[in-house]
Amino acid sequence: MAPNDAVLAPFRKQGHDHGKCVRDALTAAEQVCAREGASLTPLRRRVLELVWGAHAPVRAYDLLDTLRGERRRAAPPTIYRALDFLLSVRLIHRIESLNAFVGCADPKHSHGGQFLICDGCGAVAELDDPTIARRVADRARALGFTPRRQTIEISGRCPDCAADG
Amino acid sequence: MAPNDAVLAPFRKQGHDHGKCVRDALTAAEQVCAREGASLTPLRRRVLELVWGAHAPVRAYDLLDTLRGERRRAAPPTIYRALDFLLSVRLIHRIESLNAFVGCADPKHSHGGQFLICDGCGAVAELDDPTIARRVADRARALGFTPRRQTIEISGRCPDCAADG
DNA sequence: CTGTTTATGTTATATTATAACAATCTCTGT
DNA sequence: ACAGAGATTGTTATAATATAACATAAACAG
Repeated sequence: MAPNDAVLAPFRKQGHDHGKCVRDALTAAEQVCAREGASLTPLRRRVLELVWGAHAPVRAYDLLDTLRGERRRAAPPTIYRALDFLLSVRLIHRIESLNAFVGCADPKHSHGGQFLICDGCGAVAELDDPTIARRVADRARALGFTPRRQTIEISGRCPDCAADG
Repeated sequence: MAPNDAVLAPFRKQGHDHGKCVRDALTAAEQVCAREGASLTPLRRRVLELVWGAHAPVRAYDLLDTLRGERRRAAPPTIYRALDFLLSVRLIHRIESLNAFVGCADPKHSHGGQFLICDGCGAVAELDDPTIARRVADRARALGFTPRRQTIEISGRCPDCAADG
């Protein structure tokens, strides 16, 4: 097994500096958008902040509820457009098995991402193990298939929840 | 790369004997249910037949529309319950990235399954490469995570569609 | 044949997502 | 500054996916 540099975002300890995670993510986002000529408007920036705020996958309508507290005219398209933008510049990932969204732990480098999702507490860890990604892609190509996007999501129990039922 | 015994269901050629696929699947389903003491009622059997009928992922409401032609009182719960049953005995898989369902190519053996999904024609191939499954599970366990279920879906272009845009 | 469990019917509603068009903002060239 | 073009957001409506809750009926165990 390769070393753990494949771990982009581990499960977080209870008392980690959450605010710092969010600030770092926003700083990285500014840089990514500047580099790509994408426009990180206040709305988009705020939605990204809300996504990171949870440090777990967040559903679109939960974001919408929060956003409505501060922006009365927010409607579903408001959120979905912001999410679409953030997906397009890869600042967030969509967790297909939850219909929810998480901040991308390493937006500066393109990657598919592999997600460990805890059934107990909802926490998510993001991996990027190139061995897995490559093996999957090789398998696909061996069948004449041209891979474009990988969705790899593992549900189970995080270390903290493994002890419980 | 290991040989192709990891391929449970390849992409199908145009003129393959589709009816035989469906009949074989229903036969296998009878056996699996008999073995597990699960009750494959006419309704559940019919829904499984409809899922296999398409030989591609089918959405719940498409199944419902079809079913309504022959069973007037069918409603969303009718379909969702049948699908839940079929999932529980692993006769079908849910494709998370499409909100759709496909017949399981090898219901007699428990497996997570890896899916190649063509953006062009919607066809799906099902793999079960133990190397991938094991590597993913090992990675998870190395982080103290207890894996329960793997969702691995690769979208791209099947051999027939790769030539096109 | 009777109570219990399993399966299905039925109505209503929750959740997730997009279509379509209007208004506003931003940026560019002049 | 101003006009035009393109991008972003507002607004209303609705589509698509899924489940809750309770009623009825079928299967089957004692």
